[in-house]
Amino acid sequence: MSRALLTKVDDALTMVQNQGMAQTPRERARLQTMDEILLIGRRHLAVHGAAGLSLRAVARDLGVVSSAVYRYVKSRDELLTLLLVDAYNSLGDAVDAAVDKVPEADYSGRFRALGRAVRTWALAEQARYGLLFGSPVPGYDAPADQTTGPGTRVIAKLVGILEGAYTAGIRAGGPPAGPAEEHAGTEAESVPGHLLAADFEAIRSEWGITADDNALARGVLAWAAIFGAVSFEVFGQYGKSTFHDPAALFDVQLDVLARMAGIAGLV
Amino acid sequence: MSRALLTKVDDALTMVQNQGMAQTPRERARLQTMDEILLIGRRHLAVHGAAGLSLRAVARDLGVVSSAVYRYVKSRDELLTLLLVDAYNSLGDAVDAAVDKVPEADYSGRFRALGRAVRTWALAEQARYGLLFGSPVPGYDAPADQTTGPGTRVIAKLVGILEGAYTAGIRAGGPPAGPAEEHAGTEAESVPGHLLAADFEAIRSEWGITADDNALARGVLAWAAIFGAVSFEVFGQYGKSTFHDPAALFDVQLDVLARMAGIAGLV
DNA sequence: AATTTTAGAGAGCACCGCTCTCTAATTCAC
DNA sequence: GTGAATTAGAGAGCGGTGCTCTCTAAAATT
Repeated sequence: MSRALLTKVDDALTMVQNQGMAQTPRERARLQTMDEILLIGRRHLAVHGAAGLSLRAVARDLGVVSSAVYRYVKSRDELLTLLLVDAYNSLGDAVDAAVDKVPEADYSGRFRALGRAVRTWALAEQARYGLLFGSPVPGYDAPADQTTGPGTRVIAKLVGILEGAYTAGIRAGGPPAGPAEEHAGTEAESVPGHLLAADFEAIRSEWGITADDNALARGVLAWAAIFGAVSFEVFGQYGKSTFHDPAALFDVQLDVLARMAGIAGLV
Repeated sequence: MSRALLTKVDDALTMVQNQGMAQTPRERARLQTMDEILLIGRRHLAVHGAAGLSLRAVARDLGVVSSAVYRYVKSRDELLTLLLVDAYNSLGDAVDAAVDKVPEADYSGRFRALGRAVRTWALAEQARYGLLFGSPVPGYDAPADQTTGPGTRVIAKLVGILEGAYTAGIRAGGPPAGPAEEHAGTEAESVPGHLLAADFEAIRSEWGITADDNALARGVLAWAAIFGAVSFEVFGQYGKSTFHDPAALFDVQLDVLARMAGIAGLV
């Protein structure tokens, strides 16, 4: 899916979404203007990046004087928050759709689908991806009450996959299962540190899951690694001509990660 | 090491660096002003972030009218490039120092030292880290001729560690060494795809190394995973109160990565 | 000593976020 | 239907930004 196509899908979704309940003509007009602002904002974000998002430019595109947009949006930061939530949901939708196409018992398949969906979305929506996972916009911190929900959709999906594999009895490789000569002795593979163990316990109770510390640690690492690899590609850390088939590289990385995280059940 | 301390070390280094060859008094003054601009820029970067870096503010701090700084720096982007190179070298110095403290044959120890050094530097220099590994500043792309050198110091160090472990005969876990029942059959563990194989071959010849495709793929993944984990922590993706001892979490992740990348020789 | 180079000042241009006031249109209450 | 209240938008203005241009004064060169 191309960048343009993905954005168009989002636009259509936004339109349909907000057009539902329309009472008075004024409210209808307001919602429509609101949608248009979001749409223009999305376009500006894609072209000029988060730091280059300008309310004045949005106003120009809207065909309105700059102060008028403040009737709809309190500040530039509020527009940024709207676009942030919007982007999180767009990514979440893409990931959900991709993962749900794979049978529930095919954990590694679902894991790979998740990873590929993240990468595809990120490459198609580089500026939005940068807004979500890049350097934080200086002087702006997202209001947690609005962003944590949409912002945790991907990790929630990943947790579901990991927990599914865990309860199915699939375990990560590593020292217990790996070559013995490299890990003789008293090494404690189970996660060390009281604080960390407590944190994992809190995660288990919060998410209602049973995966042990080792599985959780590897899951968190897989999560971070996926976004690390995607960020490297999107943000250009690999250099211009190092990898000519980054999709293939990413697939290999997903394979390794699936085994590392202990979800290589069905292959 | 605290943030302030690290920056102070950098400042001192810059001073010493550029103070060396001083011919005429005018040149001496010019170098000194240049240093001061870099120093102020670094401070502004730390406080206001890359997008908030303002030449006018630098001029104010320098005690000079805004147009005057253009005698020293062609544009805001050029100052950004200077700070970019500066930051890459600061990170490179930190990593080199940390890794070189560990015996050359202790590959996993050196790997862990590299990871910890990256994380420590990133946490101490969040804005500079964001400049290097966050979303690209919109409308600015770094001139490759100035930045690729300093920008590849960390991966160069990592390549050295990986190749050392490889030539020492240490191999990654995974299907050949891992549990057999999960990977029966005809799976090709060696990296698939002609393009990817060619890229790895190019990497071998460019870096003068011998590690096979599997080792290279895992090395690249380890590289991306380290920065993914650090970015998650620095950019706040984990949330505020999920992990109370992130250093311990990161150490566990480094352990897993070291085994994944096949450098768990001496433990 | 005369000339050239250079650092800095200052004004100005177009942009930015945001606030304030004013006008005109729409909606609501009666 | 008419008067009151609400609302959308216009416009001016504040202080900030990057950057260019011209001018002055000091320093270095000849």
